[in-house]
Amino acid sequence: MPELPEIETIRRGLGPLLVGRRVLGVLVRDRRLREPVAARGLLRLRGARVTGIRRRSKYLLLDTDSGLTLLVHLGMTGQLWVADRERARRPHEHVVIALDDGRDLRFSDTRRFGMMHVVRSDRLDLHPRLKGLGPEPLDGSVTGESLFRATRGRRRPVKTFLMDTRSIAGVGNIYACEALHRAGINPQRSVGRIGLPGWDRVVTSLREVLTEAIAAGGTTLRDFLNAEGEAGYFACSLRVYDRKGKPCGRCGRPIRRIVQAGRSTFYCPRCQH
DNA sequence: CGGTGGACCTGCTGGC
DNA sequence: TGCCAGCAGGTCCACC
Repeated sequence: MPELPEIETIRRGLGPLLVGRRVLGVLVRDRRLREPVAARGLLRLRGARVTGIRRRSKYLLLDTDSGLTLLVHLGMTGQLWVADRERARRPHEHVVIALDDGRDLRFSDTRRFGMMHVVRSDRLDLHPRLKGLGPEPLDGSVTGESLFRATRGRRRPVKTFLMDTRSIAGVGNIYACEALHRAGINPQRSVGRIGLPGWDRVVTSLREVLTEAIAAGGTTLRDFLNAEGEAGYFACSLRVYDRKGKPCGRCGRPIRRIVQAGRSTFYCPRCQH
């Protein structure tokens, strides 16, 4: 489900609802996520006050004043939202964290590819899930120059490079496809054969599409909802993703679907070289 | 290095 | 109408 813009949308929405709140209790209904939920770890959050919410790649990090950070990944279908205690629960609502204002932070996940861990805040950098992540595309550390240098002599297709969180953090299937269409680059192009101007276009397009998607509150195709349970509306701005056979907005030729590394890739064979 | 295929799960859709 | 293959915003691993 969620890529950088969706996670960032949730982060921004959760901030005002969570920061300053104290955790009254934790209920783990079903610990069977991708990595089993350590119920004992979550229980250590009782009494802690939320001090801030950060995002790293597609992970959310809820910091508390007890020196513990709740690390959350939403997988494909995870949802994290705040609701009044009496509000009916969603299907597959696996974890509920009761807050001191009569509301709950709730985690639901149909496919259970998500994860939730409590980690000591001073050891976050060492956590295996965060350790190998590449730079954030929106904080200025990713430049055309840096990607150009990182890819000399390498041969993988640019689409799978963009989706590899070790190259760049937070880019998934939708925004990799969208950025490459905006940059006019064929997703099958070998990274080593993209010159500096090409990488500049990729980085510009990537920043553009991520920023626009955040402004639109993310992309809701099926499951994504923000911290208050509302859909995002960037889906209507997608130019290639999930648009197989539909006309390219730039040249009118039909969008093509191929498979790369087992994932659908959508692109315009006319506009992308 | 990188590519493939499968694993983990559940649910929806489209084509027959 | 009903069934089922195919597919889904992610990640990890084994294997070639």
